[in-house]
Amino acid sequence: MVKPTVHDIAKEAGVSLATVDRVLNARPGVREKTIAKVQAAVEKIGYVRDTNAANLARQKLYRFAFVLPEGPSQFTDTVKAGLGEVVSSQLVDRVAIKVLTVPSYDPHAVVRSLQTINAARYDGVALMVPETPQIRDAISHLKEEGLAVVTMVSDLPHSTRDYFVGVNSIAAGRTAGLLMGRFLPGGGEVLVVTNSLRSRDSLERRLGFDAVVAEGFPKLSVLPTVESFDDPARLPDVIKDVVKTRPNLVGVYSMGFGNTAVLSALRETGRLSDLTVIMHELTPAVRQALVDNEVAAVITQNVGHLVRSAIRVLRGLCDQQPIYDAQERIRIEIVLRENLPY
Amino acid sequence: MVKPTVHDIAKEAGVSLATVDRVLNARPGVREKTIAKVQAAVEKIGYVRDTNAANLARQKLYRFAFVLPEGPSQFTDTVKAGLGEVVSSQLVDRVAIKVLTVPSYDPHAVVRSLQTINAARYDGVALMVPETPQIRDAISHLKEEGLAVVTMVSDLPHSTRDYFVGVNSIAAGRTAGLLMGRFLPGGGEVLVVTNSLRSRDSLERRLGFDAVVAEGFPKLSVLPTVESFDDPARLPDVIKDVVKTRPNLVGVYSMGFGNTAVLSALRETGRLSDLTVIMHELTPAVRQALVDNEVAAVITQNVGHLVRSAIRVLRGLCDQQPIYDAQERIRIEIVLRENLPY
DNA sequence: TCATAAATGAGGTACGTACCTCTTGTCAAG
DNA sequence: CTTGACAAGAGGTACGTACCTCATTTATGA
Repeated sequence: MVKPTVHDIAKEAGVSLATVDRVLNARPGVREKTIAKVQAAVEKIGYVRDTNAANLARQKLYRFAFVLPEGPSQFTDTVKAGLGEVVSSQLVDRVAIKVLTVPSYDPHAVVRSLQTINAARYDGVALMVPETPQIRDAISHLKEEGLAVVTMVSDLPHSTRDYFVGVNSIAAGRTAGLLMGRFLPGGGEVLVVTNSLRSRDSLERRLGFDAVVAEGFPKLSVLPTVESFDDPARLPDVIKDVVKTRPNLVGVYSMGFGNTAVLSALRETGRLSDLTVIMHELTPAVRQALVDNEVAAVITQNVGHLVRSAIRVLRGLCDQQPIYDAQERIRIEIVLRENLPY
Repeated sequence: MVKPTVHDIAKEAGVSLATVDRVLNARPGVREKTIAKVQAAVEKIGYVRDTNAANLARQKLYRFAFVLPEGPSQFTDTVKAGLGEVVSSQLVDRVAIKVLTVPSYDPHAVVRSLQTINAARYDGVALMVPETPQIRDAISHLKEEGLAVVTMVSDLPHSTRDYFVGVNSIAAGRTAGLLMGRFLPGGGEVLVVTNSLRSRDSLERRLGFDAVVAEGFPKLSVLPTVESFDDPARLPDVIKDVVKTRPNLVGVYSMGFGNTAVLSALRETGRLSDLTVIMHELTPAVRQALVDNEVAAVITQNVGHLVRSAIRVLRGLCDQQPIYDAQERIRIEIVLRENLPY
């Protein structure tokens, strides 16, 4: 009762090894009838391809480019770290990964960077970029070149990308809204801070947040979004102003960019300890704030999963294999002070 | 710049392939100096063992037994499903897994079952069993036979088991306590329900829960634990009684066994919608209750991770390889209505 | 019925590692 | 100077799959 091999299939189906190989690897030159015969044999003896041997034999190298926003973002750093770990730890093998950083606030620069990517040097691309028409065009171009394209974290649904890897931002916003409402049954005003609502995920988070609060927590009123527009220096004054002029402010929802700046601004107002703060993305600064009881909860996604999923999907696309959506779904994680991962 | 192989090490270190092999696989017959030379070469050229080739070459099969509690437990069912998935999906290969179910309430039966496990048929065992002296002895016996032994979900810290795979129950209890406190800033009485405090994880959850409530939420008072002692029929009456006689009851913390019974008992009291309910383990019934807004939050652990981790650890133990604790740490997940995994 | 193309067979090599045997070299104790 | 133990080299086979070439069979259409 050992594990059956291709030889066993050949014997069972009464064909040669070469034919079995052709069927298994979907190569041409086999009659329909013979294909069926081989597949029946596979079913019957329960053959499963030995991926170790297969990977060893097919000395293929997948060359993927990861396009990430540049600049001092702790979240992006985490993603880069995750990528580095994945590559070094051999958890995913036969992949060569090149990280390209682009100034995400400058769509033209992003496009220029995407234009340097071509089929001669890469088999696939993972993108963490904003949503603009130019970038959508650049993605179309990449697809025409024959590259596999996935978007990460923030999607570009109306582009020709093959797949999106990341959490449902609306659900993430809804989760934040639910937590905020549950934490503040007495009601009051909630401030929402983000980098820019031009970024799709921010917008969707806000939508989800508002929807849940409106449905379930009428005592809570959500103030208009404060945007930093990629300039963290802009935030402190606005935040301080809101905190000062709004005595009923009870909560702050920071949607994930410039969390460090948001935190220090809040600290300066001296009212941080009275506020229920919920943030996105578990970066080092946010983690510390959680430990210090400054932040009530963090909504995050596991970057390790994110990165591995992107790689799996890219590989699947290159091999024209089906993608199991269920396996690629990234969880919306809730982190409190007491369940901080080590 | 291709991936270096053992041949490259041999060339770099100026030794033969056989010697490199001896060093890499820690076989005897190599001088200290030579070992150092080879290791230096490995470092220098950045060699990493090709696990595909290694696994292919070493045609070893790991035979593991999983001992799980029998009976109609939704949680156990989930674990079994996870095991089935792992085995079938080839995510972990070269492992043959046999599931043994035991009546966990009968330590003697558990011991008898463990006695059927021997080194001739298995290389390792994963146990999900209660903590009794007899079972500890049985574990010692398994270790003497030379088997790798890991405990899952609930630990037996004073046994000779090699490793524990699961969450820190105290932290899980603390997380539940923190959520309960945050959800109920007005204070009131909280009922705690469990199967039995004889089970180590239940006891620790309770400890963690109480600690956080005492530290941070003085307005909350935790009532004595209600135990079902493996008899779900016992619960309804007690629960109904408490709910009836305690007008200040605001929350219920169910620590993970018989959640279905707890839920239906609470439903019958008609006060479920006024209560903040927190439960452990995301089973189908609990999931539905979450969707229906009957349960506020669920603390759970990813059984997929749990099972894969157990297998990884068992394999590492068989190979006498170091175990990376950080990788094997199971997260304490918080699930609300809005971040339910699909 | 034969030419031609398509389908299949036979047999090989390669991937990188594990593990085996047999041989040669080295060095020190007797 | 031998003996023996140990270190190291040389060279092999095996794992299961991918992919290649070349020969041969079978089917198809004129």
